[in-house]
Amino acid sequence: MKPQTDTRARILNAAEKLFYAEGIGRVSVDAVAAAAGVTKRTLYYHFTSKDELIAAYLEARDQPNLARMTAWFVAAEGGVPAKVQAIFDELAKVARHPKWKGCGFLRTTAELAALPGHPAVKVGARHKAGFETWLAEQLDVAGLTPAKLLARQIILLLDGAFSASLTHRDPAYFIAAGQAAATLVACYAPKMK
Amino acid sequence: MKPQTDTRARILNAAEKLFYAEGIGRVSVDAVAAAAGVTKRTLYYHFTSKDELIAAYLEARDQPNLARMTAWFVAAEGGVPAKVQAIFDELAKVARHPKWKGCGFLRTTAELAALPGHPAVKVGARHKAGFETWLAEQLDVAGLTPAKLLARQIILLLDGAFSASLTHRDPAYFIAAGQAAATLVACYAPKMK
DNA sequence: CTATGTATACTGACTAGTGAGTATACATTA
DNA sequence: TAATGTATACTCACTAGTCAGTATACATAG
Repeated sequence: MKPQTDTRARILNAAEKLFYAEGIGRVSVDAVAAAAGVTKRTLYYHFTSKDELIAAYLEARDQPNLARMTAWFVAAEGGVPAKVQAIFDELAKVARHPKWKGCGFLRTTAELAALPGHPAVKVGARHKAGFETWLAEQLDVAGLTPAKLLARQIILLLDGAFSASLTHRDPAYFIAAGQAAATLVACYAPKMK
Repeated sequence: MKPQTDTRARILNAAEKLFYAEGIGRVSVDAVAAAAGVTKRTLYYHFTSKDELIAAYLEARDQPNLARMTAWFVAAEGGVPAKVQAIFDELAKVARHPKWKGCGFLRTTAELAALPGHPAVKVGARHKAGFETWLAEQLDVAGLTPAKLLARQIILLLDGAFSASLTHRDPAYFIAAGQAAATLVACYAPKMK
């Protein structure tokens, strides 16, 4: 039904913006409802709890985030090492935006570290695992080995860059991470250049 | 005076435990005071605000954390690459403990991402920068170049391992990060082995 | 050696406001 | 009329921070 879909989408949209901007613990359900232009009761009609809303927020970002990464990868010129580095370079650009506040998945996981069974934590883990799997496939297809280990190490550099760039408010960490990723690829498979 | 020091230390000790275990946003000042066995008013006698208490919590962890890292580095057998890898291996052990919940500095920075000027965020940035500087020196002394870039990339792997291990509740990410660090060192300076 | 003054370290009760979540009722649409 | 969606108006626990006052120690003045 249209009204439902529309209202639900507006709530989710407001939640995404506020949760990412302020952090899930610093945003009240009232604030989300107000930003969406609905009453709190309406929000609770569409989502049974704040925890569910938080999980839905991350779920909604899962595919778009992945799609953006793969788009950068596909669009980049050169071989796979260059394409991997392109992801870091693009993220460095994004991180320059004043509204950038790190990775929403990582930050939510950090906030909910005391609640490992929280639905949002599971969504976050699934998102990160999905990207690692996708990357391993790309490396494997390109003949870069060991694809799985390499993918994991690149993910580590990526998550580290999210954290360090946020800590120091300096996108240069993404550049250094991208260089490290390229170095690792080249080091394991020097022939591929 | 002894009583003051003692009380202040008890409050700080309670804050460290609770803030790390639950996250700064999920722990009330009342809870810290209760855990320390003092009234809230007494807590506010020693700390002017919760924000100051949070900053003091990280400040108190700065030196001990650094000391633990350097101790692992010093105690490890072999050359600098092996010593670097030892830090990751030791962290993997620590991460197996059920009470382990990632890096307190990173988690606090993530929670306070909306407040870049927060005193605790500054303490976190200083802590991470301090470790990066220390590591660069160790690499430089050992003749491993480029020491600064290498140190930064190893820090990125470290922060990534904190994040990914927390996300997946799997210390294996520390092992993979340690291998990546060793690979990078070997790759830049293959002669050093 | 007493009396008064003052700084330190602390307490219980409180305020003003916010938190998540809900009982009930009114509207729209199928 | 029955289901769906939205609103007003609440509950009650909890939040950071404060008020006004107290016990103790240690000064210095008489």
